[in-house]
Amino acid sequence: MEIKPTESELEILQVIWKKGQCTVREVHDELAKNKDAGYTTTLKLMQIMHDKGLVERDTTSKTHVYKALFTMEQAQSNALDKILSTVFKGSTSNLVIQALGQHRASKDEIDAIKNFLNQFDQDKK
Amino acid sequence: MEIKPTESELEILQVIWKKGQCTVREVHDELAKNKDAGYTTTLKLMQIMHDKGLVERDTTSKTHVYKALFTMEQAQSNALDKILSTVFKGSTSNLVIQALGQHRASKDEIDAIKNFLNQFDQDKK
DNA sequence: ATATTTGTACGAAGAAATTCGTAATAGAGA
DNA sequence: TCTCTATTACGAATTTCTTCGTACAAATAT
Repeated sequence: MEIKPTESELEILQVIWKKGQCTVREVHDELAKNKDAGYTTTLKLMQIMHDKGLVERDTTSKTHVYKALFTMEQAQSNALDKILSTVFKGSTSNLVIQALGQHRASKDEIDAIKNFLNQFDQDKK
Repeated sequence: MEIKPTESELEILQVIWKKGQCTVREVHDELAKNKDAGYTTTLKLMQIMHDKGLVERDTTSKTHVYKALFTMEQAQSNALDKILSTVFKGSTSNLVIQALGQHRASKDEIDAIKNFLNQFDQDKK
């Protein structure tokens, strides 16, 4: 199965991932903080996401409860694959260097990455 | 100005970046290797890209020559910003670690990254 | 000179994404 | 019970992306 949420769908998924599960109301209220769209718009999007198989929902009670059918990690992996092939010519190191260069990682972040790299090396040897 | 090429536009831009500048024919022939679309489709897309200000073109001779109006690095930076905010909660280190973990960098790539990190550290001190 | 090839312009159709209005209904509260 | 509110369902309008056919013009070849 292909995981390819649209821009708007990702906004919704972020809220669902954060809370674990959500009603349309919860998602909408969260989105409304930074964006301005009608309630039925959010509802419709979530219904479409359900049609597409991106989320599941519990319709036991009147107010439906939605859950994501894949993890944020899967979405991350997917997003990386996509930009690797479209703008990074498949080069992971380019991507990493670009990410570190442009987006000023903090010292903690750098340390985390170094640790990761060292562990990575050990696994290889 | 916002740089936000679509999927198809990025395919075209890749060819243009690679060659420096391109006619529609050159782009189309390149794309045709892996994809199957009509010549006028490519033409139309490139005209739209021109309308949007993604590319410029020299119309001196009958066959127009297109150039990108931004670099691949800018597109990379943009793509990173986007997925950082949509699926990585803004965490560069998460992104980097995810990229290195899932996409099996080669030893050379790892070394390149280590070098980069070391240099990075020195700059900070 | 005329025919053929190659290129651009442009309109339009189809598909996907986004938005919202309206209707129907279940449940809560008076 | 009756009314009001919150929620879902659904159709439709709008926008953006993608695709292609056709028309016309320029360059090339015969």
